[in-house]
Amino acid sequence: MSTVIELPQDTRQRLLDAACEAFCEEGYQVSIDRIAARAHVARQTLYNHFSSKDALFAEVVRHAIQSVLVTLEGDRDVRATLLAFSEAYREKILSTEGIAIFRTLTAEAPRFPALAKQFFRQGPQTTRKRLAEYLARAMDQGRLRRDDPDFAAEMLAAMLADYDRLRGLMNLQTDLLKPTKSAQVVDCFLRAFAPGKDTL
Amino acid sequence: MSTVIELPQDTRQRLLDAACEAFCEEGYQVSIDRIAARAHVARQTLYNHFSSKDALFAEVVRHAIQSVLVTLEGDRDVRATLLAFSEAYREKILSTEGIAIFRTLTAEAPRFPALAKQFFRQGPQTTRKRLAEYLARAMDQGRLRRDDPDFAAEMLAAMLADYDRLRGLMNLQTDLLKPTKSAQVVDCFLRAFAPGKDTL
DNA sequence: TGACGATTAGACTGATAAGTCTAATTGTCC
DNA sequence: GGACAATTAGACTTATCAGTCTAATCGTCA
Repeated sequence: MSTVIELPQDTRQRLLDAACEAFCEEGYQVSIDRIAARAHVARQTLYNHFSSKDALFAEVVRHAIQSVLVTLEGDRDVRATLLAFSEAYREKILSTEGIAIFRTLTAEAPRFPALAKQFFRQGPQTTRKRLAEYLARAMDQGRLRRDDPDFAAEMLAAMLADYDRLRGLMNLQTDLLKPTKSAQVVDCFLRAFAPGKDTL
Repeated sequence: MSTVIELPQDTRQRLLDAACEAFCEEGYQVSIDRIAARAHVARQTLYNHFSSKDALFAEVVRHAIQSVLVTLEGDRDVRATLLAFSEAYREKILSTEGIAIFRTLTAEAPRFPALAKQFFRQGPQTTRKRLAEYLARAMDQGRLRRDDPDFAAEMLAAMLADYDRLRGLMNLQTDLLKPTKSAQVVDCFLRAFAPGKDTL
């Protein structure tokens, strides 16, 4: 509605959406023609918006990174907070899209090292940092045993993701999101980081 | 030295080795010609031994699966046993080859579902099962708190691998094998599964 | 020496795909 | 209506690659 840029923006967004779906479903090797068809757009139009397939891919990844981030709400007790985070985290990274993004990026990381680094920083590393900040506060308040909060955050994220993500990556999608898993993991985590005995 | 089969066997093995390296370094999309060149062999020779690129890939993966397995020596105390396992496990799956196999298989899992399933079963699932059997024994002996041994095994493996593997996959190989990490994780695990308090 | 199986180089086919170019078309704004 | 930008279909170029075929070569064994 603003100026001449209205329709182009729309086309560009349709292209990005189509490309994201296509890259997720078929990997980087999906052809430009298929992406264009998916966006109901001519190949040349795609090249009017993105200079190359690589550029399009990079743009898609940059957008997709945002969608895998989870925030922490720290207003309840520690267990409830971690549980809410855990559920949200697992829902994101174990979703079909989350697995697909992970797979595609993993596969192409050697050819797009800068992109992979950016993903790692803005995705997993940011998540870990946010979680660590919360855990550090809880430690300060004596609600968790004092320990390296970065390490603790890493452990929780690992326990929530590792094995189920592997199952998703290997196409064994049966009950990937078992509803009791988050609670099981959080309780395990809390046992390891319960306050009280400072020595092993 | 035995019969006429001597040289062919040699050639086949050279091909498998070359293919494994090539697939690991460049992914499935590496060309047949490059694999043949790497084995110092003509393209036709490769096709004399393997009916297609897919068949060669499958053969390579089946061989590679073996190399990622770790055994447990249960003759010492729990901490020492788990520590030895953890070091060995991390060394395997965080090695350059381990990461490369993981990456390539992850990328191709949608196109080779049977292969992916086999890998998952004979690799991670077998490792988890072995670990779980050991943990179950330790629980029986009262050396660990009674809990679901499969879950416990999953947690330990996850903590040992997840984040560092991700770093490896995203090409951030800086100090991927920090020597103190295994002990840190094992101690964390032992805190969560220490015997004594059966209630949370 | 002669036979035989393994190997070899390289031509060839058929298919796919990235990216360019062109000429026509559409829609909007004035 | 006319200008202008975005879009379109499709031909075209160039390159790559899996897999086949052939005719020559090599090594070993008898």
